[in-house]
Amino acid sequence: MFTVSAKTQYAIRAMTCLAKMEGRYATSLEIAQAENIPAKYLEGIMRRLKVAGLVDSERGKKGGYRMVLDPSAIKMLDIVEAIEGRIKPVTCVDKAELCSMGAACLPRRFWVGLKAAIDGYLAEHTLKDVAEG
Amino acid sequence: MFTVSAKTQYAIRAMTCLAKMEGRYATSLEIAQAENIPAKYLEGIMRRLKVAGLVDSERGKKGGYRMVLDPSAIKMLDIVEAIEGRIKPVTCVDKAELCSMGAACLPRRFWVGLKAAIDGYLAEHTLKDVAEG
DNA sequence: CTATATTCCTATTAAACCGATAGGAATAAT
DNA sequence: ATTATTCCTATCGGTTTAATAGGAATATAG
Ligand code: FES
Ligand code: FES
Repeated sequence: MFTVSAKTQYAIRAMTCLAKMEGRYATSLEIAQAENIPAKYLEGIMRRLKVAGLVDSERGKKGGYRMVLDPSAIKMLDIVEAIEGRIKPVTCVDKAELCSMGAACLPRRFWVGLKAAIDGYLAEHTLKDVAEG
Repeated sequence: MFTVSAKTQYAIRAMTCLAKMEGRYATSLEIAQAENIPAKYLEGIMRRLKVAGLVDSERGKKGGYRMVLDPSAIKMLDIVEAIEGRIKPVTCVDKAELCSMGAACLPRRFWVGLKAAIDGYLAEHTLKDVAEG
């Protein structure tokens, strides 16, 4: 339970890889080979990281992806949310009106608290922390 | 991401329902109707809760399930683990030898910490807390 | 002893999700 | 023009999940 998808694990490995490049471009293929990730699959992942503003990209020859932020400024939560979207232990944490039991839904506070605990942990660790172990 | 399965949510609702019964027996069907859970599906869930020692059961007429512990003594982690087994954000948190990157696996500490954060939250909230909101 | 109500067990189904692949369009350098 | 890359969409096979089905074991009631 609460397993982290391969996609997210790949994203984290790719980001640690890019972090070592200190702003230089690396292609999707290079990262895939360095980190042992299916190349074509990684393409989609890198695109999501870009949409989230965590990396920058350039097309064509000499293109690739590069890190635009300092690894210490990238929260692990940023990476996770870039890939998976907002964390929702149950669908109703965002929309109380979905609660089958109405406004008096008892477990709701519990789930909201769980989300806060997970978000909290992920937000207080940066890519730099993880890349350095 | 980190979504809680329907099975676990059902289990929690069923436990809060039983908690209100103060030790009296309730049948699987009664709980299902009270909590709006597919009856036949709930049977398997109740059985797991029993195996975990969280409830007691009696077969035949007048049978059913009953709470044997004080709700304040039941950690939410107990319920979650009864249904889902140990929480593992990544498979290698339990077995470091599985780490694709060997002993020097950098993200490992991060995942172990995440598990600790989730387990911690779930262990410091009891069924009583949740049942009362 | 029979009928009934329940837990208990196993198998099966339908749908959703996930990891991965395929094929190509757009774009930039050579 | 050729080549190398990001970008986009579709699809496939496998796994998981929610739910159902059917019945064996067991206890109570009459
Ligand atoms: S119904 Fe899920 S928190 Fe209310
Ligand atoms: S390979 Fe997963 S934590 Fe090491």
